[in-house]
Amino acid sequence: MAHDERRLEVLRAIVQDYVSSNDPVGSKALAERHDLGVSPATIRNDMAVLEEQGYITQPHTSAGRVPTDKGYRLFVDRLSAVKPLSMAERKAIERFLDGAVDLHDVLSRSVRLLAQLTRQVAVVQYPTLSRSAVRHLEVVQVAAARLMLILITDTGRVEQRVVDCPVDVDAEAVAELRTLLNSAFNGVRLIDAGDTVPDLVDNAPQHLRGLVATVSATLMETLVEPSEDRLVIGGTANLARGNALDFRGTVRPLLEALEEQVVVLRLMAQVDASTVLVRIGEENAHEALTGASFVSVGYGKADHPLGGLGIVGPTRMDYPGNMAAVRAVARYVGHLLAES
Amino acid sequence: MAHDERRLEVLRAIVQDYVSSNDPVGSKALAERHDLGVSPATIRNDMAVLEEQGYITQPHTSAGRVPTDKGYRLFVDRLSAVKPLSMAERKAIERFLDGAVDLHDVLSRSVRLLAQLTRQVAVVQYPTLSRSAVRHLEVVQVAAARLMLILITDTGRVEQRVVDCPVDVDAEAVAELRTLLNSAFNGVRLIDAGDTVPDLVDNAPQHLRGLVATVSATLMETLVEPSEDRLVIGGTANLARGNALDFRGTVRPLLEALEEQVVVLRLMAQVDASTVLVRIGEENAHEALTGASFVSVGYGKADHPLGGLGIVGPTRMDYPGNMAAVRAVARYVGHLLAES
DNA sequence: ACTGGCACTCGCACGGACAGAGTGCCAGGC
DNA sequence: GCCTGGCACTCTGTCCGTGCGAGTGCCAGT
Repeated sequence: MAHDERRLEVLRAIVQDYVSSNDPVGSKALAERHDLGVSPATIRNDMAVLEEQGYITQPHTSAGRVPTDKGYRLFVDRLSAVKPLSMAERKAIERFLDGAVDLHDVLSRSVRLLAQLTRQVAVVQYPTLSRSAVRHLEVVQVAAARLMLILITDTGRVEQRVVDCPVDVDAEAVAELRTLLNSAFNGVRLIDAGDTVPDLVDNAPQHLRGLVATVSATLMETLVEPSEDRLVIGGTANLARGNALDFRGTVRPLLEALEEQVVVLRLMAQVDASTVLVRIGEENAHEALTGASFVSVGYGKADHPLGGLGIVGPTRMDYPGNMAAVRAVARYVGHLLAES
Repeated sequence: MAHDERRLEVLRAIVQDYVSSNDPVGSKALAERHDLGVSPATIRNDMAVLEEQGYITQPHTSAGRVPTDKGYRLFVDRLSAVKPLSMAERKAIERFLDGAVDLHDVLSRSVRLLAQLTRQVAVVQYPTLSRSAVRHLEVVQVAAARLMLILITDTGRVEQRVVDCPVDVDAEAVAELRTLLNSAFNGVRLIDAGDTVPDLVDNAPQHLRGLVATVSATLMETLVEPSEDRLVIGGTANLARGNALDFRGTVRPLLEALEEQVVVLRLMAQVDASTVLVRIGEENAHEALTGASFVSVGYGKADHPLGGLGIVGPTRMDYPGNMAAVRAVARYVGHLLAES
């Protein structure tokens, strides 16, 4: 009992030391730096068991031990207390994010902030369109037979599409169209917008029928296609910091995966806003993220997050600190977007 | 005469070989791979002179020669022919950029394309606000005393700002305001918009005076502040490719400078759309770009480029090829934005 | 003016020796 | 029965010396 207890304590000590030193940690150093109340020899026995169970491993015979993915997982699940942010950090978050002028500004400030707090690569997702609602639809005439549709969501996200019409359109029709669209869609969640479109076409006044049909087609693409999820990425310079060996091999595949966006977006799809999601090393299905850990959480309402944000770094990272930072930034972003 | 001639030929050969092999190039290899019509010994003499003049250098005694920044400069200015793009490349550009749905899509596709063509880091600037004109100004009521201003430029760029009003506003006033703003600003270049604002306030009908004044303040910030220039960056994975030694030291400062954006924007400010601008190594004032070269050109009209795009890579790069790629993409982007 | 030959200089890769860290195991103590 | 001190062992990283190869500079000859 007290047995197992201490073994876990040893694991925690190994993780902490390894994270801060980047050197495989040996029994002697452990005994010195932590008050485990036992001698190095005893610790060696515990470490042998931990290795047997797959929580730690030695890079080569006669180097210290290093946590495995499984070891980090246990650490995150059972051994780490939530580390409260320092006052300075809270202040920094406020100072950094206040004064953002628009959505993009909020998100790009957040990404820089996160990168700076965690010294890792930060990733922030734009509010998912499918979970947003229409605040306003604007129609602007660009040319005689060309309109521009502008969608503004309740989170401040703006999407635009150009629509080519088969025939010329007059200004009055544009105005009517605008009123029509707004009364039909105002406040409608984008995920439900698809259902509204057929009604719209049917109920349109005769002389607008054709126009509405054309516009609706484009609108469907914009509103309903789940594609348009975007990411803001920052802090990639942090990848070039420590030993490139932090990641198996090079950072190249990781950078490629980040630029690809798809991989990260898939991960983001799984977050909710109440608990911080941690994926460690091999737990990430995608090959390029093997050797990396991903810490993320949703922002916005707990049950219906608007989007996600998080960080990507080596498995050897400060999980408690990073989890705290990610959560704190997500809360703040959630507030900012809720009130705007 | 024929003397100098050949010496330049030798320099060209050195640059070409070094760029493709990444090994310092020696006299013997040069004689073999190029038909210079003279023996290695003669080439050695030429190289001694070139070194004397500062065009090449040897990393250590008894390695081959490597071009200096000055050597690359001469190569770019006088020794390189414009390399026409292959048919496949032209096709690739079209296929890649057609089908872009909006401005952001055009730019992010461009950046990916450019990164892929040149295998370097690509940078694309959003159309500069100061050189754009107002296509439409939209006012949306977000809350009783809060409006959202949306600016759409002739290049399709959309900017938004939230305005808090001291008193509640009714829907009718919003509509009047919209009309007022659009008739005042439609087609006005943003750089000239500042002059229009005072008139606007003075000429506003009495009951709108206060509202117009409040809104105008924000409008000034949005329209006139030159700040809001944005960049899209891609292909950073290419930095992790070759010898990290391509850049003196590590890629870290370079990545930081890229994320900083300011540095790159300052460089972009100098481009015009008719000639490709090349800055080699030390020619870049900023420290982080020492050891890197920057190839850029403006897109849009020759005399009034909308913005710039380019690539950043090691000084040891394929200048003719990259210059051709950058120019081709810029032309295509220019066309796309002109017609939208 | 160019060429072939030659001596010289270095960087780099290879290999053996060495020191240090860390382990596993075993016998003895609380 | 669990913990501890001691000891032999293993393995890596580093240092140093050597040999090789590439490339140069110079000189005498054509």
